[in-house]
Amino acid sequence: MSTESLWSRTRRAAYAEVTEVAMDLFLEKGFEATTIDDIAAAAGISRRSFFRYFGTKEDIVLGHLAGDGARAGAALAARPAGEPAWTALRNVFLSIDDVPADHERLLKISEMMYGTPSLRARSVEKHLQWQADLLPEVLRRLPPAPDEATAALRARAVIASAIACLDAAGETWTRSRGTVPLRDLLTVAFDAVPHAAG
Amino acid sequence: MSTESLWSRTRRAAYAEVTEVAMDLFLEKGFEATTIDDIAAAAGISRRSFFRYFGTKEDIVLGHLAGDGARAGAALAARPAGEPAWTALRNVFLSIDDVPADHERLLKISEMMYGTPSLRARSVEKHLQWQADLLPEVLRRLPPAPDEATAALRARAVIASAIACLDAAGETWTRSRGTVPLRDLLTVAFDAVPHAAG
DNA sequence: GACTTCTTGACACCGAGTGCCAGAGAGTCA
DNA sequence: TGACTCTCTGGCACTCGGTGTCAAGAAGTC
Repeated sequence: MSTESLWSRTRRAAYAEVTEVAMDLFLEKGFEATTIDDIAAAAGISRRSFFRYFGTKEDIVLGHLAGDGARAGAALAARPAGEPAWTALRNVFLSIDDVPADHERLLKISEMMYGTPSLRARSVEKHLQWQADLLPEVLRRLPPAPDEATAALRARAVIASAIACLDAAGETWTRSRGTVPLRDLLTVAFDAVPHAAG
Repeated sequence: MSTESLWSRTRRAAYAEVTEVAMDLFLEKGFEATTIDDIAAAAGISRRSFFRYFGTKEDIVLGHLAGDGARAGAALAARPAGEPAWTALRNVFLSIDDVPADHERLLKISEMMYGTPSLRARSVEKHLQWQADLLPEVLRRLPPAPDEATAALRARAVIASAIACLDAAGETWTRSRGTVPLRDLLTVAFDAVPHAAG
């Protein structure tokens, strides 16, 4: 039997169902054209209850991103010890691509994310959390710094740049309608930055 | 005499006055605690007119950022031809620091920007415009690419990473309450990324 | 002084998000 | 079985950001 309480299970089920219903509406009508009332009505819950499941409308789409930071942190810790920070980050992001999924749906979701300002803005916020999740492991892989503050700034700059490369590759992948493998684009993006320093 | 029409001049004056009144309110009460009605009342205009001057509340604070992208693009074009893209971008951002300003007020504004999610999100949107403004000049300074799409992705990755470094340095500067010169932090951030590639 | 043009303010409206409160369901104990 | 408690739910009213509309007014032109 599960150790999870009945409350928790039903809540998770409801959460998943609302997410699915809402995503279908988003992909059909567009994110901004879909109101909370639409979602609540389609999911059979009240408007007020919707806001108990999701803090904001954007969280429906970006909810999964919250946990991705911690997962990326764990994946980073699992990389070989000698691997430099930049390479390790690239390899961690490359491993995202290993998870197979509904290609067409993923593409549509990506197009929605890159085409909706409020979604893009919120995803940046989530990426700020990633920074915190990845910080300790990146610190370990960076050359020693004269002081703590310098080390932290270096790590932040490296992580933020890596996420920027991930974003650039993801946008290019989306705009190419998935014709080019994300792996290749990620490699190009991650290689470009050190080479640009001349 | 000025070639600018009377309307254009009065509008610019009103724009500047509303901005100043609003910024004072923001710094006094906080960004989110200040409503549009507060600003309109303090500026002596109607709520409706406010939205004719500024599309959103965030634009009051971030309005100047819109033109900064084009200015950075011009500054980048003025850098020596042989300078690599990453170095040139760093030097352009370093030159921002040359403009002297009210230090204490700038710090307060920075604290507000980094401490207010909606402002931070909007500033990222403005930075997307920077990417477009900087793209052609960065393309010129990057090594030749096998094809157009690869060149564009490389340039985007480099620019996005540079802006990420600028942001990381800016946040560190703000959190240190301006005790460390931004120049130094920018240098540390920009040097860290190529070095992290090992 | 009449006419056009642009701006302003007022009103109504929409959608996101929050506080509050009463009521319904489920678990517990007698 | 009934009473008690705890949590979740739904409804209501409200705030706030943002938009469409429209009539009235100021500025420039003939």
